[in-house]
Amino acid sequence: MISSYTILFTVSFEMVLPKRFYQKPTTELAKALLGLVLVHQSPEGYASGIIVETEAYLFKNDPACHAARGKTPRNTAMFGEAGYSYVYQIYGMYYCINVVSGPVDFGEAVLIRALKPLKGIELMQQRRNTNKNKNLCSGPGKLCQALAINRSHNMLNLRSSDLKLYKRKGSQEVSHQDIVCTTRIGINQGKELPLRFYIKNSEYISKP
DNA sequence: GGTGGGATTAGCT
DNA sequence: GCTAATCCCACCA
Repeated sequence: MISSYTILFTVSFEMVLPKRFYQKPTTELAKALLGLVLVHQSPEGYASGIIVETEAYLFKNDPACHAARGKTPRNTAMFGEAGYSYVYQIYGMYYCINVVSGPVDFGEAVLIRALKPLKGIELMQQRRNTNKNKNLCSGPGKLCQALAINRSHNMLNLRSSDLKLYKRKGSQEVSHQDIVCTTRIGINQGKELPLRFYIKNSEYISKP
């Protein structure tokens, strides 16, 4: 009885977003993802966090975008359907996760840069080998480590996989006034473009 | 509190 | 070969 009640409770408070939500322009999606929850239900357990920082990567006039020079084996996911994941390895040892946006073949995506830890904090502490919650998911490589996201999670449907995005029922869209826009972090080209977004006053964003 | 270098590997040129 | 949408730790102040 208790477990079935729990399942109903959980389902009713996790709202998967429709496909069209992801088909909007990439900079719009980058802002719209703020406040949503990213969750990974893995064999080890459940871990989730609220998205507090994102970056948009555009096909046109954005040399930092992996898709800017056309489709390759690595960036194929960016040319696929909106609402799917694009996960790639960086610096030989870390992973970053993006949410594909726009129409098929558009070649754009949103990098998830930081989460506010929500559930499974103990598991995330083990995976990250720290008990400082502000250091669990405050960077794109960190959050993938905390949620155990790796190359096997590339090109997954984020509406129906063990790795999923959802909106907390009753949660409000983050208001325009609470979103800060800056230039992106950790890139050598396209540094001047204002495509990084984060929730104002969040203690869980990454540091440049 | 701030900085400099090392780890480590797939994918591109 | 070289680079990369990063992170961590040792070391200095």
